[in-house]
Amino acid sequence: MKSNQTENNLPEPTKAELEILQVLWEFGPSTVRFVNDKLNEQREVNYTSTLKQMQILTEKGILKRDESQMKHIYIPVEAEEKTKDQLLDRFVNTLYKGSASKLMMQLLGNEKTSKSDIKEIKRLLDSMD
Amino acid sequence: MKSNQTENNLPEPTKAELEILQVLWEFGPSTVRFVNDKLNEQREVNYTSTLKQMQILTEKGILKRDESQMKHIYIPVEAEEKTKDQLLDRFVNTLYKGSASKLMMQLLGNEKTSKSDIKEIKRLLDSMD
DNA sequence: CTAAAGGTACGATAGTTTTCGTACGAAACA
DNA sequence: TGTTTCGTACGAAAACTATCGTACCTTTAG
Repeated sequence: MKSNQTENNLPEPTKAELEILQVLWEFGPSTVRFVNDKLNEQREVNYTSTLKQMQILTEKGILKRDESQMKHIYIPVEAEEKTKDQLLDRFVNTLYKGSASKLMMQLLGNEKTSKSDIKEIKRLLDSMD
Repeated sequence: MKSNQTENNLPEPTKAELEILQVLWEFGPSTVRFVNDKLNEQREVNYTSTLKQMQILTEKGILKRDESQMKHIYIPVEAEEKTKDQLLDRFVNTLYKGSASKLMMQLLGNEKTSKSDIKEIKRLLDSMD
């Protein structure tokens, strides 16, 4: 058996799980119905599939839920930023041997990064010291 | 059947596949034996497992190979930077709605990003215009 | 010439993730 | 009150990924 845990001791979310987290991050605590509707704006998913995923997410401790009503309300256990930090960390370690600046350079060399993005970043950097 | 293709029309590499790509990126075109030895410096993998993965990678069009010798030489079809660009793109789109500056900010707010990283980035930005 | 070493091919198994069907309870409503 | 609608629970199939055993071919050493 593999454990696949982050430093935080929470298993890292899979792809499908991440989709669900995004909805919860964007819209706050929600019912399965709501999340499923949101997902279906992008692709077809069966309601029970989403339900199952959210139950699994809860088993894993990534979500918790309020069961006081019949319509359970699901809530991410960790804050969006924290989870993203972990994923980002993993990403940097995997692809850039942990060098944030390497990743940055890749990003800056990428035509997808807009002028306004770059200005924004400069401003941020200047305000850092 | 799902296709899971990048904009480049190449399927995205899985985790185990990425490990192999990293070796090829670092050391250049290599035999299975060489790649397998490198992998085994980090974790135990059976030779035929690595072979199989590299064959799959070839089927997928991510690697090509020179079969003129008995010891086949495997070569990444796309350059390291290009592949990483795609993965990075995916990552940014998935987690940051495509905003590079959001990702940067996350990275900068992360204690993992060192002072020297930040200096490096500033220098890069200044030299950009 | 033969055995051993080392290569590829590939099916099968195991493990993981994703999806869905079915069961069944609670609420809404005609 | 019965039936339809909407919810949860959950097993199991389907899809994808990873690992390995076995077969078999080529090269090399003796």
